[in-house]
Amino acid sequence: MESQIIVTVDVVLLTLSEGALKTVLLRRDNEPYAGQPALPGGYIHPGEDRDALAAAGRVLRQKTGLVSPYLEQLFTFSGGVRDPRGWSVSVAYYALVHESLLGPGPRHHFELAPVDALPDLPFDHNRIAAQAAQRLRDKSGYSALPCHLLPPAFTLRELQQTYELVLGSSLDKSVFRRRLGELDFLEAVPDAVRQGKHRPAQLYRLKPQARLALFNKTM
Amino acid sequence: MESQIIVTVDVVLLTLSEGALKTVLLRRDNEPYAGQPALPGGYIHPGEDRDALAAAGRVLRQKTGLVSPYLEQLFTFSGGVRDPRGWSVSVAYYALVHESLLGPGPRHHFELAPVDALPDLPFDHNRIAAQAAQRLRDKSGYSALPCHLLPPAFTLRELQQTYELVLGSSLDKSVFRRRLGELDFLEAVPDAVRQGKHRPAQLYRLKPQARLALFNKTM
DNA sequence: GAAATAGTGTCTGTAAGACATTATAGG
DNA sequence: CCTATAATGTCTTACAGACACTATTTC
Repeated sequence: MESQIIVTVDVVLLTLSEGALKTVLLRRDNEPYAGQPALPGGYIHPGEDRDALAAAGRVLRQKTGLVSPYLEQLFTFSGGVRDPRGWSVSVAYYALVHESLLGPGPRHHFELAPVDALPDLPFDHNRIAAQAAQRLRDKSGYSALPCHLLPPAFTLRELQQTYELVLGSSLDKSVFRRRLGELDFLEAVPDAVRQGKHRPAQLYRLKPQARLALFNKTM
Repeated sequence: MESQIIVTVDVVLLTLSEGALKTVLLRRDNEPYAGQPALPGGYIHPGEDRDALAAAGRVLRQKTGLVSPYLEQLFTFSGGVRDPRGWSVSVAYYALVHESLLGPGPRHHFELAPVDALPDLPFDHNRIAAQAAQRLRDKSGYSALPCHLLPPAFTLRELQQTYELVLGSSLDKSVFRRRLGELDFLEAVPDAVRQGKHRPAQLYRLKPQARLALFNKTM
């Protein structure tokens, strides 16, 4: 029969924690692989979900309690062998949040694992997570994407450190700030500074519409 | 019920013809929208298709007779309103071919329409085609993608003209060739030149493995 | 005022862009 | 030998990268 295809969404929820890129894993409630840690995922509910993006948002909300961070379609994984229940399609998304959104203290329903050293996950979740990390790293090379790994307001130093962690290389402060100035997707938060042990730093936030500013490409 | 979801693939088959980017449209055999021009598409066959990519290749082969040109996943479109039959998921792909692959003379089963002036298409096929064209144009800015719009062997001038058509801007010959030299994804075809009215030009082809060379990005 | 971080300025080498020159074919 | 295209070379300027310097806070 044509339409006995399993249709799900999976979400790779990424954050920076302890200086590394990590992803949220949940212990599965249901078979298959019940009890094992896996990416948050679930069936699309045709009666409830407007589209797959909405389904991903709902799954994330129901399973982790988080509401609509940055959420973007990653890739669609499919085939006859990736799910023991049968031929399946999973529309995968990736989300970026600041660690503080995950709540303080010990995790309740979920755990964080470094994307570069994940345990063996069910289905093709290792592939999905690896591809999400790759996408984030690629896109961070030419866009403002890493901003979404920070809280709503942040200092330029924090932003630079975020880029450095994601890209895995160090950047020159002066060059970095020149770029930001040219692109004009940040605005200073009026009268807001971060206090530290020394000179306070101006806080910045993303400009309202500029959710994904792009840098210059060549050719 | 959860799983009464329609699962299809659609293919945006792009080519350069008469100096413009065009896409292949087919008259639909079946309802809904039977008889109307639309993107090549069809159900996934779980018993037959290894995954959605294979399904896209099969659909393309069965409906246009073309075998495996450049074929890449574009985006997955989904929702309750895009298909009158019900909640649906379409995994969309885009393919690039040289016009000569489409066969000479008047088209038999299909027609070519400019992506920038498409008629009203069924489903959300206008959105899908627009997104495919956008992806090609974006990626052409920093990759070797436009090579796949040419025949297997081509001159540097033809390659430059292809880039110019896709990008919609003119490029400097000297700069263009410097870039190609740095990236090293082309090789000269030995003893092969294109004869014209004047000095013959060396023919080039993609190096075996280098299907998608990337240019430099910043940050 | 010492130390540390924030923020800006200056210099230099490299490479992009614009243009010129040489090379090779046909008429 | 003229013209058209192929292919390569030269020059100038803009900018990336490296580094220095100034500013502002705490202790």
